[in-house]
Amino acid sequence: MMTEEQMEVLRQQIAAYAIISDQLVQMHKAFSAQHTHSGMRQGSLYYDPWIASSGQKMNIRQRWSPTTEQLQILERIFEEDNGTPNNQRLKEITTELAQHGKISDSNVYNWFQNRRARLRRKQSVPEPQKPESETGKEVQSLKEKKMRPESTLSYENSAQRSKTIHLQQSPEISTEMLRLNSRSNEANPHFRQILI
Amino acid sequence: MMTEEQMEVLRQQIAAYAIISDQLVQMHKAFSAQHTHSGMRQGSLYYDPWIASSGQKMNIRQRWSPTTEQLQILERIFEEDNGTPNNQRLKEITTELAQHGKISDSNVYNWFQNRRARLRRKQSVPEPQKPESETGKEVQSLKEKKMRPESTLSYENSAQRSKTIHLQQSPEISTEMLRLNSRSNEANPHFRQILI
DNA sequence: CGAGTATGAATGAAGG
DNA sequence: CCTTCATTCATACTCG
Repeated sequence: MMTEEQMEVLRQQIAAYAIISDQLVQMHKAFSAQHTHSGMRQGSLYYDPWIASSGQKMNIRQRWSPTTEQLQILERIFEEDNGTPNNQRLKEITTELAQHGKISDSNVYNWFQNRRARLRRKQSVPEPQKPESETGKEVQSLKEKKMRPESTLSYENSAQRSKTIHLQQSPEISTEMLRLNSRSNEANPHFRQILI
Repeated sequence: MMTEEQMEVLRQQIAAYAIISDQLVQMHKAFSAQHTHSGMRQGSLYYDPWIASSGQKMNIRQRWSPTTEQLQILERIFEEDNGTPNNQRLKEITTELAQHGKISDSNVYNWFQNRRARLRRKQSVPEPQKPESETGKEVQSLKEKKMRPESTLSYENSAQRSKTIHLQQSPEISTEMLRLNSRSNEANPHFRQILI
């Protein structure tokens, strides 16, 4: 297992990489923004058909996807608040995120819902330390799904620690990297539905 | 302390970011190496001028792949149980499969998830209509897709293929990055999964 | 070797 | 909250 110290290091490392890649994506977006005209780019990276001339077309993309900024903010809030936002809070968050792209509160709601659920799922499997010693011992029956080891969390509260990493990364990154792909390329978080 | 699962999550995150960052660096190098290139082919997805000629490289990002035995077992179970394994069952299966190779329950979980999904898709679309206009950016108004019919037509039209990058990362990271993660090198598992 | 396909994994959303 | 689905991404694998 790891020491708390090592954990901390890992966290920092992640944060560092996260920031870097985020900047990368930012650059990508900036770059693509100033090139929306020239040449055809056969819808690969991001096609933006939603600005379709015919009024309000914007279809095709049906599922919301957070922009990088939004994701960042969401993650931050998730850590800070460390819990389910109530309606009030939810709307605040939505409002804030709306500045960075189209979004609705149900998106935010779902996001938190999923975020929590998946975190829980991951951490709810205390894996035995010796992988191959014997297979039979792995009892671990959580079958009593009624009982959720809610109190067993450790990841979250350790993450609550200050995340100030203060790093500034290299400003000079070529435009080449802009081709870097990632989900975050979805500079266009378009959605369609509203639900409720 | 952390569970093995949590560790796994961390590893995944690190690996993910590490890859992106690596690519970033690689691209940067490639770019600065021959920057005289003026005609930007912004449309084209990518190309990979950075062939890692270096011999050794850490194998980041290896994805699990079932061995033959595992696959057989999985298929058998899939038929027999004919449904979604609950957590209990999932662990049993994982345990069994672990005898034939490295595996984690999330692998199993995903496998069933995908298996079901793909089976479903196959069934619901017996005859896929082929996209005749290859370049046509057909609108394909699926507005009615809003409601979820049991027969979700979703054929694999090859448009919107991935904007892949396909590159192998190299072990070394730019000096910028070294600054960032310098103190964690020893503890750093750059691995998403360390199987094989 | 490079394009196309199979498939493991991630994630937004729906329903209960 | 929990489970499951649909969809998409990324990668390994295969074939021309």
